[in-house]
Amino acid sequence: MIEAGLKPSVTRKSGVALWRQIADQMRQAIGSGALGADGRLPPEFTLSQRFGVNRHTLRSAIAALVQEGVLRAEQGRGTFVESRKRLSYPISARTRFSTGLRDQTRDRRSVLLADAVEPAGERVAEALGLAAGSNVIRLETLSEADGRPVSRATSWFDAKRFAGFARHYAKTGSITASFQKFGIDDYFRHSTLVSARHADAADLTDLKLSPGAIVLVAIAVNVDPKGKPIQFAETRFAADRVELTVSTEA
Amino acid sequence: MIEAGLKPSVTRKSGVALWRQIADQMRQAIGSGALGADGRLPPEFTLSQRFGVNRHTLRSAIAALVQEGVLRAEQGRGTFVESRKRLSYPISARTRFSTGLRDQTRDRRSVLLADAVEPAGERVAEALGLAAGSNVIRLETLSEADGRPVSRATSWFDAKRFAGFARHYAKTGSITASFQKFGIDDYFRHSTLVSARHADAADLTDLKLSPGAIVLVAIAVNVDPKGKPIQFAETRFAADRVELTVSTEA
DNA sequence: TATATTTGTCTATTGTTCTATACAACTAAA
DNA sequence: TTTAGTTGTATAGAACAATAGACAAATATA
Repeated sequence: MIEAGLKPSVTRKSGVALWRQIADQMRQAIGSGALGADGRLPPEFTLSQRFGVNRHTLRSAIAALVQEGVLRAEQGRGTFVESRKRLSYPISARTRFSTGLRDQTRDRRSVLLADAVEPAGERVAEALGLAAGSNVIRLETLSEADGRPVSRATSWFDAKRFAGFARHYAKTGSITASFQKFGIDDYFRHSTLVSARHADAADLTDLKLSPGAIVLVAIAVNVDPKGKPIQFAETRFAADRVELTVSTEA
Repeated sequence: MIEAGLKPSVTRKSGVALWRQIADQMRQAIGSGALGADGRLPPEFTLSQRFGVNRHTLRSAIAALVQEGVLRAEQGRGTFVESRKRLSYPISARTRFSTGLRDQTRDRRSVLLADAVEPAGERVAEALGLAAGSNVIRLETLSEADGRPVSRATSWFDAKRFAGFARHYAKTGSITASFQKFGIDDYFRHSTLVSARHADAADLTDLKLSPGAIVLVAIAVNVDPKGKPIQFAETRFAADRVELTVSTEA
């Protein structure tokens, strides 16, 4: 919410533990400044009464947020806000990872986790405009900003046209730079499908998230200046660290 | 995932009950056609092994989805898919609620839950280009498709320019139609900020979600043909029923 | 230094979730 | 009619979540 002042409420017997519901609400309230605006949280007992639960239950919620790096607890002093601001990731015709975040972070880095050549699945083949079963290159990559994982992507490329793409990417850590090796000086974001879901086990480890965390999923097609698809990608963003900006200027 | 023939994975000790995690994943998989594409689910025992849990745990997940109306179980026969579709909500310069979903649903409806005139908060004032503290109209609306809640929006309008907007909206259930009453025959989506979070208590009830559910949050500014902001809105979409499509054609 | 405030740890009890096993009830097909 | 396959029900124990009360340890302040 925008105006939101903390309106704490939890649901019992819902399949979601109270401490997790509370942790989720607190993370949100902290992000919007409704809680701990002065950098310090109210005492545990006060908060536990506000949420209508036992102090221990509230402590579990705090423990989870400490684990995430959102809070820091100091015995005898209190509990303090550690959190950092959410990054804003722009989606437009000229979407690129590094340039979009240029003004928001000091240090950006992309790492190649794995790569493979494999026959294209139905959906990949269709998106890239290839015959079903054609060979494609699959890249598993992780992007970090200021030392924190931001996104985890799986990309596919035509194996014939872009043979050796993984090698270039491993060296440069940049999709844009790798495309240039193949004579593509410019490319465009054709379409993006945005959804959200709970992070799966693999994303939890790669993005260093805690269970129950949310990922924003962007499924995108990039095309060369002639309009031919050159990259199909599914990117998972840690929803508590990133938001997507869509500019639709005419 | 994309190729996904369902990559089931559950996290233990996460504060989210296994049956709820499984229900969430199954709802998603059903929506994307990765599960029950033929209208029928694999037997409970098979599914329970796929998720690595006891059959009873899986049955709890199915029970939740039956309760939601996603599945229907028949003793001796099997479990069947009742409603499959996930709506795709387009975001572009000409984003409108009803037209975007025209081909995907039979029945669309928007309801005015509440309205008020109030001084603009900092963020609202800035977005609408008004002086801080100017009066604005706030609309709380709920949109449904085929009888199921799809999105829950909070919108703000300049109270001076759009006096009586709520009355028009209550009658027509359409933002577009209401704008026409004020001589605005066309308008454009200027920018959209997309994020995701756990649904808060209010959204849970309005969108009929279960605790721990995810909402896609779109914060948008609409402008008139002259480029002047006329509407600032925060819309929460049920992430298991909706995905957003961003087309960025040049 | 004393006192109040705050976070950290411990033990115990109760309710919910998950597992395990067995069997009943219903359906479809041999 | 028999058999195999499926969903539905029952019971019991193990693991986890939540409550409760008491006290220790650290910090800030009078």
